[in-house]
Amino acid sequence: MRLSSLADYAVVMLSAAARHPAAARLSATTLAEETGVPLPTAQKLMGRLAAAGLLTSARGTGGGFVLAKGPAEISLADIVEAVEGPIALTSCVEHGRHDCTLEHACSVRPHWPAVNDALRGALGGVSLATLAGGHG
Amino acid sequence: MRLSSLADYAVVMLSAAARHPAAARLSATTLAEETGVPLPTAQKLMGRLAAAGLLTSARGTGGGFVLAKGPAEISLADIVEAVEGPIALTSCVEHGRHDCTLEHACSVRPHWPAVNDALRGALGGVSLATLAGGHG
DNA sequence: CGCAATCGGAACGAATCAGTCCGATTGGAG
DNA sequence: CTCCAATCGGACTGATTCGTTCCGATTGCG
Repeated sequence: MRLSSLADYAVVMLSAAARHPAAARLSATTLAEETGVPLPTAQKLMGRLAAAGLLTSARGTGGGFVLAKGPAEISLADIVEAVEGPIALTSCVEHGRHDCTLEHACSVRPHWPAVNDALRGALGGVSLATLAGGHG
Repeated sequence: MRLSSLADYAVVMLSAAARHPAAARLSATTLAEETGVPLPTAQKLMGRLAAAGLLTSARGTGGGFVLAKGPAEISLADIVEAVEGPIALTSCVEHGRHDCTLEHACSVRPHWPAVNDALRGALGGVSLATLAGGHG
């Protein structure tokens, strides 16, 4: 029940990005220096966040990343899903995945979706704007 | 943001145990057969749950495990913590742990405890009695 | 047209996790 | 009282995933 380091770093980096002017081009190098995250790791993360649609990427000299949406529109759940994949407590909540051999007689399976939604709601209620707010 | 397989199994096994009479002695072998969890893994889990205080263990012939509390008194959070350790999204929420080198200037750190509590609350709201209920 | 800067994907190493096995302890039978 | 069977408890091994690092592809500027 712990967040991966990558997801943790992603939150910190996006929070730092949210403090810059909305349309500013942030390079991975800049954010790495501001946050203290190792540069190669920062590059990997930014790429993954861009692939998820949270950032728009621009290549070449003077390129960089820009937040695709406003800080209030991005939630913790979005960031976590972008880095770690879909939020699914168990494998049986992802439709199409049936690794569990007990599913036909599993009494707890019907309850997982509700728990999963509750957890996702808790993370979805926290916006990037709140996190970037600092004291609080 | 996924539960470990061990924690998943633990929930299934405790749910199965909750369906038995309150004071019945359940051996790891019995529960393993009922749930389909591999026996050695089941043994490891039961031991860990007993160490956490959710079960009381009795050794020797005719021994086994008994729920230390009523099914309504055991929550998902308890089970997860017993198997995976304390629920801490990031390392900086565990007091005494200071692996993060940025903590002094981290703007998101003040917000983690609230998020952590929200998440723990979501898991704490689901009791073992609910999970054992079956259809729901 | 050449160069510098930046993003994107691929390869390596480490840590954790899942699974398995064997020893320690307890209760009952002879 | 002694021996045996049954069960819990901890230690070891293999595999998967995570985290990090490095190198190539692409773009804009001089």
